[in-house]
Amino acid sequence: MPELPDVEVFKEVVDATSLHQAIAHTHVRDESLLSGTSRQKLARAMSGRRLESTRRHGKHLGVQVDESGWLLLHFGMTGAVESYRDPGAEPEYSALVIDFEGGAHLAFTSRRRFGKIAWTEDFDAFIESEQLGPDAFGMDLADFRALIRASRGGIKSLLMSQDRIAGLGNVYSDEALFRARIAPERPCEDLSDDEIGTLHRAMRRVLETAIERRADPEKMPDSWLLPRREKGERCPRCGGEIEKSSVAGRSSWFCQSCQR
DNA sequence: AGTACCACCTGACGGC
DNA sequence: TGCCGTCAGGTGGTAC
Repeated sequence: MPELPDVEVFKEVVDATSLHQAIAHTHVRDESLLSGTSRQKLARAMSGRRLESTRRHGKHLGVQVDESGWLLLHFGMTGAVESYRDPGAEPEYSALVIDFEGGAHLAFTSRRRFGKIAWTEDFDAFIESEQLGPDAFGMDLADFRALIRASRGGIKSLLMSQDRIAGLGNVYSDEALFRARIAPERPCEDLSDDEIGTLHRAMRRVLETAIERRADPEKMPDSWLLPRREKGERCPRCGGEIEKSSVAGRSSWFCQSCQR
C-alpha cells in the first residue's frame, strides 16, 4: 500500500501527534525489521530524547531525534504509523512502539513484515546510500524530461524505479499514466515532449490529490482508475473495459482505448 | 541497461 | 464450514 501519498500522510500523523515529547521507552516488537541497527543501539539513541521533525523522501520516512540522528522507516507493502493514548490500544502487527512521557504512544506497524527500520546520523547520506533517485514531487518538468530521455525501457517500469524517481509504486504510476492517456508499456523513447509534459502534470496532480484525500482509496475521485482496479470494471472516460496485464512484473490496470 | 522470475511474509478472497 | 490456490499497492537477488 504505502506509496508517496500514504507516506506523506504518515508524516503528517507524526507531525501532528508525536513531536517535542520526551521519549520514555522504545519497544522493538519485531527485531527482524531492523536494518543495520540493533535494539540496544536504538534504545540508546532515542531514550530521553525527543522527536524533533520529519522528512519524507519517496516512500521513506525520516524522523529526527534531537541532534542524535534519524529514525528511518520504510513500509513495504503493508504498514502504517498510528498514534494512540490507551496502552491497550496498541495496534496489531506493531514492529516498533515509542512511549512518550505524558502518555502518548506511536506505533510503526508491518503486517507482512516487509517493512524496514533503520538508524542514520545523516538523512541525506542515507538516501544516497539507498541509491534513491530524486523525490517524485521535487522533480520539475526539465528534470522529468531529462530522466525519460535518458531511458530506454517501458515508461511504467521507469516510473516505478526508485533509483531513478522515488515515490511512485504500482497504483499511482498506473493512475498517472491513465490520466495522461499513455499506455504503461510505451517505450520511453517514443514519448513526445507534449506527452512528457502531460505525464508530468498528471503525476503531480495525482499525488497532490491523493495526499489531500489522505491517501484513502475510498475517497479518490470517480474519474480515477483507482476505484476500478477490478475485473469487469469500465473506464470512467470512454466506458470501455478496464484491462489487466503484467507490465514490469506487476499487475497493471489500464484502458486499452484511452491509453496509447 | 533493462527485464523476468523468484523469494521474502501474512492475510483475504473465491471456488469447490 | 473448510481447505486450497491465487493474489496483494514493495524490494532485493540472480540470471539472461
